[in-house]
Amino acid sequence: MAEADQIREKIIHAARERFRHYGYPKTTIAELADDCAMSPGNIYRFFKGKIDIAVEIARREALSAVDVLDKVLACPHRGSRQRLEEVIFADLRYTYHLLENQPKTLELAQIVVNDRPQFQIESLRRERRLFQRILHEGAASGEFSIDNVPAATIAIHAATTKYRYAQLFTNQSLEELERELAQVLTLLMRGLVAPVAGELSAATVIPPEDLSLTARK
Amino acid sequence: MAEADQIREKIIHAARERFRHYGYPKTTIAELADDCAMSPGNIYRFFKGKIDIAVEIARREALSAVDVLDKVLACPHRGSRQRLEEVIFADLRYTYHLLENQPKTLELAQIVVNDRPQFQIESLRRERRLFQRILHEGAASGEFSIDNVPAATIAIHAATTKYRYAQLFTNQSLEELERELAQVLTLLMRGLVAPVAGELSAATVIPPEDLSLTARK
DNA sequence: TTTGTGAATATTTTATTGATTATTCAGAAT
DNA sequence: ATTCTGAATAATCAATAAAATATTCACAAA
Repeated sequence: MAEADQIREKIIHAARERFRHYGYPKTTIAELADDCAMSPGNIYRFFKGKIDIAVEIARREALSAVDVLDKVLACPHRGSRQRLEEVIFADLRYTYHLLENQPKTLELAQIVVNDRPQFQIESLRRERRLFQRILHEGAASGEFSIDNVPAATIAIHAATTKYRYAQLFTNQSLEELERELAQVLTLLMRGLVAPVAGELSAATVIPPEDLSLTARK
Repeated sequence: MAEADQIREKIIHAARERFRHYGYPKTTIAELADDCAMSPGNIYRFFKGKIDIAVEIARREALSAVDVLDKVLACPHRGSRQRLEEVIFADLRYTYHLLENQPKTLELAQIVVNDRPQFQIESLRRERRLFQRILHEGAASGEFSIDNVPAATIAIHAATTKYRYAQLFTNQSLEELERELAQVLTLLMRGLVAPVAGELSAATVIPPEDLSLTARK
């Protein structure tokens, strides 16, 4: 019944606000019930436990992050290499700004992953699928020279690990990270791009940041 | 005076044993003093505080880790590419086994880095210097085609981040990580290796593990 | 029959206190 | 003078008690 779904959404909405503002641990079920004008017990008709509310919110957050990258793919482009590079830069910037502006989102993700390790695995898999689409496309068009697309996808994804939630690894500035990533991509792209008359493929240029994709609030 | 140095070493030795066995937090200054047949107060004539003993031990551990990689460089080799690959594989294996066999070592490192962020920065820098030597060598011999050695070093190092203390990022098996790393290196090497008659450089082969370098005890 | 309540219970978090440990330092030993 | 001690003090940790919170469930309302 759609009625039940609406109530569920109401709970999720209330929880998202409180988690964002006060964090998961400081948010009580009683408060959520209050926000939704219902009793604490009733929450449990819609979610098995408090953590499950967090899981649902994190799941949506992860999906919307992939959506942001997907939008980058929708932009006009000149080739697969450019698409791939722009997605990876967008990933760096999106996750960087997220940690800067919404530290509670990281906290939530860590709590969820701690309880449900599978969550992280699936999030990474979704992201890789996006990468793989681009590689597949580039291989089909002949722009990339790849004999094993899934393996190459995993390699590209692994080699750019540092540029997802970069603040977890380093305290470099975004600008520094961008310059570094450009260097990494220059090397990786020489491994992907089909050679043209024995010439080296060009160095990666840092693409301009599309501020319309930035997570604010 | 060499006398003082000897006492200092005695303290370090006692601390290393206890840290390894019981961990840093469960080791008391009184116990160290006992081990060294001296009073607690006297420890402070040799170290500013308890944490400084840990810093010194971690510093030596980090130096000896680079030494292990250095030994790999001393082995006979057929080229810069092979040297670089073997060092990176050795890094993966060494840090992987370290976390498997000596979890207290990681705990110690985390405690030290938490108090002295500079410690991590310097450890990474030392490792990069090693990489840079190989790249420089390869560029000089013409095997590599690199226009900016320091930048390429940073890129290679960053792209292999996941393969240093890999268990911090994933629960993949060592074998899985090795296969994945080979893929990453295949791509990166195509970015480094000077093209020969327009041909693609070969895929990376996983080098055999040199068990004499493994951290045991 | 479905939706919801709210008091009862189980679990977790927080505060308090006592015990342990790190660090200092006045002075003893060399 | 230099090295070292060990009791005094400051800081931290562990155990416990108290409070808050998550979860359940018998029952009521729709």
